[in-house]
Amino acid sequence: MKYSQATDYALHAMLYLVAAAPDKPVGVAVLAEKMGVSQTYLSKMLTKLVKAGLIQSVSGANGGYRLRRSYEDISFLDVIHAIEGTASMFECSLDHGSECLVQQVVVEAEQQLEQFLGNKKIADVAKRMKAE
Amino acid sequence: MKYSQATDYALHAMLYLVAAAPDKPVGVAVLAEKMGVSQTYLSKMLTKLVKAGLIQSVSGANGGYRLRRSYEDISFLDVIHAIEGTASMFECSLDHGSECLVQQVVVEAEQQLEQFLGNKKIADVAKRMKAE
DNA sequence: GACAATGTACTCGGATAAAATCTGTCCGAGTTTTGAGGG
DNA sequence: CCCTCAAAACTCGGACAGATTTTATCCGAGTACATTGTC
Repeated sequence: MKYSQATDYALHAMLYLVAAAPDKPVGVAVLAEKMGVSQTYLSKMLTKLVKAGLIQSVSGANGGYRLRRSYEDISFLDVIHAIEGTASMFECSLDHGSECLVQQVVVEAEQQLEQFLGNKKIADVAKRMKAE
Repeated sequence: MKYSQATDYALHAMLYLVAAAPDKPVGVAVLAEKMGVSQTYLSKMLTKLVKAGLIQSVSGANGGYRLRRSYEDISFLDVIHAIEGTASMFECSLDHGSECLVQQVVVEAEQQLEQFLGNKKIADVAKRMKAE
């Protein structure tokens, strides 16, 4: 069980957007070069972030991707959910009468994890990055 | 990001072993039928559990899989690690000077998750299962 | 009745393969800015 | 100077493809117990 590289890319892209320019749109080409990653693949991740409502896309010349107004509230969990989906990380495939104890334990663990990641804001980490 | 079905199978198999027979070996066929799962695939998971030292295999007639002595200490995390491996769930693929803030956050979250799952013992859940 | 040979019930582990997912590329279509040309 | 039209710079999104992982299946080999057969 691993987070995909796509999540990695998306988190870093968000971090860059928050740290760099809250208002001016940044093109995929710039982001991709900054991160050393393929443009076309990165754009897929950004599209997902747009659909999740975390950023906005500005088309046309001088276009690119821009943060939405409420960017300060965006958490790691938001980005992860946008990329990986919101499905539970555990789904019991057996049919032992409605309730599965194994599932209960793992889901409880997952909720704890999500609470932690939901409290970690991208903006906070970005500030720490600037300070260094 | 999801735990694989293999983990699901392994956890349930362990639960069954703990709940049923601490001393007598249980054959794959019995376990597989109990869980409604292919024998051959399940045996692969059990092999991993053996290699991880969580259970023992007894070959020959009346053979099967049996718990090791210290079965009361086995946690969910032990089983998960045996099946999924112990690699971190996040590995930053960028090369921005040794330390990655994104990675730090996610790894911290992971450690919390592992602590939770490490404290959940299979035996405890098995008892709850019997009680119902 | 004892002991060896054979059969049977198991696990073990490698080879194989179908299906899903991840990662990435390519390209055409739409959209906005920039720039050039003609009146 | 102004308006129009074309070019350029972007994102958007679908189609495609290679690599990897997951989820299996099959089968031969090895091992322990049970049974049979022979002396």
